[in-house]
Amino acid sequence: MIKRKISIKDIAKLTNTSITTVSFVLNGKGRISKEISEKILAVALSQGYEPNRMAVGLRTGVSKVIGLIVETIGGPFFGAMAKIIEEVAEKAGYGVIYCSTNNNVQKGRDAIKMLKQQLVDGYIITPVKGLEEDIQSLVENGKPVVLIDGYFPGYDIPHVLVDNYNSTYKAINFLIGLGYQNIGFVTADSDLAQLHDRLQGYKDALKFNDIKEKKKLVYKSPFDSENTKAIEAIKNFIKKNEEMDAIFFSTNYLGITGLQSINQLKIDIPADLAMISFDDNEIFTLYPPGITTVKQPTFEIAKSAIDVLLAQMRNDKYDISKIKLCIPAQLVERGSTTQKKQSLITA
Amino acid sequence: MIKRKISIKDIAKLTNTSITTVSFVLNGKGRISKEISEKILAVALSQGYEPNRMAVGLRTGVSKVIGLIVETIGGPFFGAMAKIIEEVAEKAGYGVIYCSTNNNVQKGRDAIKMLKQQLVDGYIITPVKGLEEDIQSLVENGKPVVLIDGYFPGYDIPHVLVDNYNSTYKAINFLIGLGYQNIGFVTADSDLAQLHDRLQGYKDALKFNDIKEKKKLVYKSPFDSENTKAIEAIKNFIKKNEEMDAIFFSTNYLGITGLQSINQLKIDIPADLAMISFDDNEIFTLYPPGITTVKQPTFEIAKSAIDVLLAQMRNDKYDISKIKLCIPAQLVERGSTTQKKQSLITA
DNA sequence: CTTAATTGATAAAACGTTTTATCAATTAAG
DNA sequence: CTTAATTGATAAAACGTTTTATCAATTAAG
Repeated sequence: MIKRKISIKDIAKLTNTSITTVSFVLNGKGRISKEISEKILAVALSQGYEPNRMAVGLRTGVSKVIGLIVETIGGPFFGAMAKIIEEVAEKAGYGVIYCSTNNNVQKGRDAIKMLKQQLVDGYIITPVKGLEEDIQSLVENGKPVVLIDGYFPGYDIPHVLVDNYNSTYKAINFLIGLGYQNIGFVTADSDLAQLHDRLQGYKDALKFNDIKEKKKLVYKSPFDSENTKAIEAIKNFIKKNEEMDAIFFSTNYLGITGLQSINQLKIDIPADLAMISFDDNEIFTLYPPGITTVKQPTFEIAKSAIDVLLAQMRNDKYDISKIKLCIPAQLVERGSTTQKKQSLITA
Repeated sequence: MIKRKISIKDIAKLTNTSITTVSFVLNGKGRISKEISEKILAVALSQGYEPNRMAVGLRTGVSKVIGLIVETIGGPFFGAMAKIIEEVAEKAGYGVIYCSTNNNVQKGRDAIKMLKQQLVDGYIITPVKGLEEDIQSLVENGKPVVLIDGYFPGYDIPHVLVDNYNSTYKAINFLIGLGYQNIGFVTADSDLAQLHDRLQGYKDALKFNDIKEKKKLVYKSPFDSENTKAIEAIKNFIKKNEEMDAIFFSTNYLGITGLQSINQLKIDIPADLAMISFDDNEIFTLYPPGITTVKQPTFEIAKSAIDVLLAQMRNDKYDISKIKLCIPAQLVERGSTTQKKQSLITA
């Protein structure tokens, strides 16, 4: 027995009123006597009335759905974000519809198109290089947009992300403070702004400590190489740099890959090589001796992103385009970064 | 400059036809001359026409959105599923809107209510005990539903999940084959059908090998206990069972927790204790010496679930309520399960 | 007592589609 | 040549809301 959902028209009939009156009462608009209001509310409640979102959407142009575009919905970082965004959105009466880009411009474009078609009210997007104009055009068409985990230098689009530059700077500075002098830096071969900022933090921390930057200590891993190849490449990088006493991985994924490389080379952490990875991960807690990480403030990023988006949707007058949040990361110290043992050959 | 989207009415005006004609052409219905058809299609394309989903939804009652309710959107297992479901759904022109239950009946109920409100066309749901009637009522109202990762014994609701019973049975049998005789079983204290099936697989494998089942070798971890407490509890369980030579963890989460317990007790895997965990996880690959796991066929489960759902949505006549897929898992052997060393005291 | 303002309610239009029923023009059948 | 069938096109209604304009009844003001 499939029962049709009750409509405002049915309520009007049941209460001998008009649909206008019902709509007014349900939305707290117009002037309706207390007596009639209460009658209508009682019937609406007892019949379990729920407005048809399609009809509301058609009439008002508001879908009560937020679009979330992330790199991979499966990844731990984005998963955690998605969870928080979903929670906050739900409280505000919004659903979340999502797509992933896999860091691919075309997939990103498709995702935006799809969300546009579903008429979402606002977007939270992990930017992919090449999507600048597509996103800018959303903003120009008055759609609320917030970028997370990255940004487009030169574009005036609200974003919220970790303070990539300073948190890397501090991590490198921390390694130097422990006595490490030849610090390797493994990053992805991509022109994402956030990765650029991390590299810059590394370089500036070296400079600040009067350590000469060496090209061979920086390795850029191809973006789409398969795991086994990436492991080999990092092994080679480590072998080529015998003097290297510490290594920094600029992403979660690279950190895990690097762990496998180090494992295969039977290098001891931290005696032979100290290590820090960007992005915390359960593996880094468990893997002996524990890997020090730059822990992204996932909760804060997600919370801020959805808050900024909801604020934009509530009030389209307020110029929010200048909202650019950089949230500091936390350095989580574990066994992989202990004071450097003095070399046997003292100076 | 915010430009309104073009509508079928605009196209009618531009081509000097009626909206009926335009609608017919765009949907391939009615009889319209080739000449007019082509004119309309050309204009629609050049103007970038896209039907307004709200209007279509209101008129047809089809939203082209699928609701996905998982335990935690952040978890690795569900993340991977979500990714696949999203991909397949998108190809079929569907968006995915999601919610998580955190294994909580009330949150599950809220999620269903929310999705109902958004008028989704179909549901993929990770069942939570207590949600039986809510889900059954969806089915009775003609909504396509597929359960994943679990099911409701006694209810006729399509579901697809791993073969919990047989895969556990085989894993335990495998341990016994390696010479282990005192096998501990750690599971969650929950009445989810899938956990019950795993426990049954354990018991039946013991029975098949004429090993007496001992109550004290089974530990049920409270469902919502915090991590540190859970670690301690498992430590106690291990200490209390000195004779235990192998241990099976019935969920991913418990496996990781158990790894921490074992780590803290400085017990050697597999010399002192062999180990298998249900659910594969990156940690189990990396953590020395590698942990043997019962790997869920994530891809197959997700693919089957979305396929079954789409099939239901395409054709509501076909009685699909009998679709109950049990997909075999794969035993991934790693260093944690080697042949048992003979005890020094030979019999 | 007359006029103006307020209160309480509603009719009707509109959002952008799909679909049924209708109809004129053309073609086929007898 | 007349009647029936087919072809090609459209008007109008409907989905379930929101919102504007309108209006009668009541109350307030002068």
